Amino acid sequence: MPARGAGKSSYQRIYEVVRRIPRGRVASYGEVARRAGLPGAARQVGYALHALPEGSAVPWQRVVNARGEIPPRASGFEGPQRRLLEREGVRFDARGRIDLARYGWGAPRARAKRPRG
DNA sequence: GCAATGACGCTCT
DNA sequence: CAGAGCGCCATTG
Repeated sequence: MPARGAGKSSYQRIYEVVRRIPRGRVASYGEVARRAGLPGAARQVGYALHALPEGSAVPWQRVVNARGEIPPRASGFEGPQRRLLEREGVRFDARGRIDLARYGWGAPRARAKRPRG
């Protein structure tokens, strides 16, 4: 429940940010937390997503850890998540990692046509 | 209000 | 890049 009463709950803020993640790209928990106005609360991001139902319109699959991997703690959804990301065109490394420099939210690829070089 | 939990991040080695 | 340890903040009981 909202302990801040600033309007929506922190979770709601997190969901809003996650939904803003472009398709075919991924964002780290810290990235989402920061964008949600909770710098340092990366844990809550994962915790919030953990409370997400299946029918949720929040693309939680686009949220990964700062290393571009699916949290090893995620025993149970590391499967579906990877599958969903692959469906969006996200490529995984041989070790199950994602190149944040390529698919990361805010990656150079996201820039509108090469800024210059 | 206090103590415990948690889909993590950063620093040092 | 990989491994181990501490800190961070919000939710839950």
